[in-house]
Amino acid sequence: MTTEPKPPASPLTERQEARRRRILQASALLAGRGGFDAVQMREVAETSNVALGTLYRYFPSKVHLLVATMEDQLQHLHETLRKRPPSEPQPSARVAETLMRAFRALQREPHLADAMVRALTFADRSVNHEVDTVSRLTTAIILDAVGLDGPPAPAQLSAVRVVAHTWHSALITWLSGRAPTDQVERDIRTACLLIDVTTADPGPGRPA
Amino acid sequence: MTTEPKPPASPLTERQEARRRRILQASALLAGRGGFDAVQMREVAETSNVALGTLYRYFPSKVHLLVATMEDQLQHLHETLRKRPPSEPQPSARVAETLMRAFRALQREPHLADAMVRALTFADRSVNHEVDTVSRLTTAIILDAVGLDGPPAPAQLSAVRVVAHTWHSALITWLSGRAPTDQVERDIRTACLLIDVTTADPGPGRPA
DNA sequence: ATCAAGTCTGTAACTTGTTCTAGATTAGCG
DNA sequence: CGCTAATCTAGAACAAGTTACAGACTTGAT
Repeated sequence: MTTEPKPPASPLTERQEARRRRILQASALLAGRGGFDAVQMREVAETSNVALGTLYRYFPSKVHLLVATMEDQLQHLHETLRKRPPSEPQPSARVAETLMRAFRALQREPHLADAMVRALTFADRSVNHEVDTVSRLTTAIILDAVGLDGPPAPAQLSAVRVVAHTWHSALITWLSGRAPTDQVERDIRTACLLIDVTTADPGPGRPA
Repeated sequence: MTTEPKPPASPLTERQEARRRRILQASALLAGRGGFDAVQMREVAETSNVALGTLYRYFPSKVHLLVATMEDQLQHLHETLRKRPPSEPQPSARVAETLMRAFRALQREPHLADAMVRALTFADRSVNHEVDTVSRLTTAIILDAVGLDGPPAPAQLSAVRVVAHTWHSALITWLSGRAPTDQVERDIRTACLLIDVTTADPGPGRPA
């Protein structure tokens, strides 16, 4: 519980890097097939040609594995977005557009999305470090879309967090089929309004 | 998977009602001790003096059980709030105050909160019906706080959903210790701003 | 009171995440 | 090369959710 081997912080050898990559690949593959439940540790181990014990040395639990998978995917997304940033004039519209792109990407792999998001929200304290990383990545992506000049004000950070919260939670309701895609889109756009509110107006008051 | 016995829809006998109650009580008790992990089905069964098989007849999975527990607790909250509704003038302030009260209640039983919220977000499609019920309850509580005259407009419903999303997701980050209480409070208040925005303003989202 | 159907109990079995262990392999180093 | 520590493998073992089943108990209708 307290002191784990962890994915060795010391630089990985080539073979180790390759193993890690194979594991993440297998994880994404299986998740893509059947979501969270389809990612079975024994099968991940087999698919990536690694012993079960080794899998657990690299990722100390199924949730760790799936959160790491999410980190991996978000990294890709972040790079893609850097290359073709949204062009809308309003900050809120840029954020909304960014999230819509992400949403469309996820719609192509709903099972994978399911596995990653469920793992993320189910994670307990032992995964805090990894979840924080994902959280920072998400925040960075949104902040990029806002496109501020200086450092963000507290109210802006709060708005960004609300957008991220809405993003995760709305995604979950969509993934379990309790909300249609257009409701998810509407809710995300609604949350994005806060970006403008807090960007234009320092305090809570009647917006123009 | 498709057609199960389920908690008998036909009216329960007295003994059955009592069993159901004992089970929910045991669930809340154990959850209050150690959160999600501490709610072990064998132990719930023992504590409520019911055979394991019976427990599963009443609640077809651990998640079903915990979501039902949440429904139970929310019902209490709803009644309490009806008796002493928030008195602030601004709708957003009333919603914020309502959620702050709920937050304080949860802070008194963080483990129970953990179990319920984790179950809720981890629930898959097989629990949709129950999750929907909880979702409607949450929406109703927030709408009560808004205190509308007529039926809510789509934009208002969207705002309410964003508030609910933020509520759940922020709660999770707080429960796993990744956000301090005051950040949760700030974020909830931020989300509540949308209540005013959409109450004053017909709403953006989609053109008309 | 009696019978049939449905429910409950106790218990074992099965599934999948996780841990443990003994022996092979590998990496780094003299 | 030859040694030592770390890593990896295969497989057993364990834990908790879930399912299965045989027999006892209730219930409701006759």
